[in-house]
Amino acid sequence: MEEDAVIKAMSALAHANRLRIFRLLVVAGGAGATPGTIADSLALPAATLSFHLKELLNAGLIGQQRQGRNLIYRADYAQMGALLAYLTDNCCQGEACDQPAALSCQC
Amino acid sequence: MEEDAVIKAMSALAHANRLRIFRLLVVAGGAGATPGTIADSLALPAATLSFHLKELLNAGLIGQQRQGRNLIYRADYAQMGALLAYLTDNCCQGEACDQPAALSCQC
DNA sequence: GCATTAATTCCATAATATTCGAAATATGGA
DNA sequence: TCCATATTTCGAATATTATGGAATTAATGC
Repeated sequence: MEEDAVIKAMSALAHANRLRIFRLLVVAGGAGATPGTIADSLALPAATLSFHLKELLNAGLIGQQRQGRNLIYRADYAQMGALLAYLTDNCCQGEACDQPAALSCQC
Repeated sequence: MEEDAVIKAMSALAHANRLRIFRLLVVAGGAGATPGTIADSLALPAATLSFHLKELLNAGLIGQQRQGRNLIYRADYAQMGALLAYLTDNCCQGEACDQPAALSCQC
């Protein structure tokens, strides 16, 4: 993952509304969610939600698929994994370090 | 980790200079680094570097320790791990998901 | 074609973050 | 005490980002 992409992804997640949207999609899994249901869950005006979904999309953290009148958004787990990996890459100059990463999931 | 703390941490990492500073400290490991050497490595004016170090400190991602005339900054690996864990927590509603996290280190 | 539902784009306003020179503070040694 | 080195704080200009109502685009069925 390139530095630019990492910064885009971090910026995308550095906002309460977007973090909540992303977490909602991470928890939702393969089924994803539509803007309508997300707006209901998080009590966001449609225009505001749309702005944030575009940011997350642009950052590559989520994907979009049309299904009739609805759009379905889904978390991009590969991108999330790449982001996490970037932070720890080359940690401690490769020396052994033994604090557990404590990831609750292997998505 | 609380949502507020996650947002602070993400905001801190959502900037090229801070991401570079943090990565430098992650790679440096327990030895850490002083503002002087960081400024040299990244070609940053002292005032600018200081501003960013304060942000990272405030976000809990790094620690500070005085040693004579120098300050030593170090990555906080526990906080980094907690941040990574927050993103994946409750992923896919707990269903099995098998894409590897691809973390290169267990700090 | 027209009405209906779903979602996005436009736009003006408001709020927040970034930069870095110059001045201030802290430490240790002569 | 006084000087040199290390680092931070101040401050003011600049740039970026977020909000949400109203208008617009897209898809479906009658």
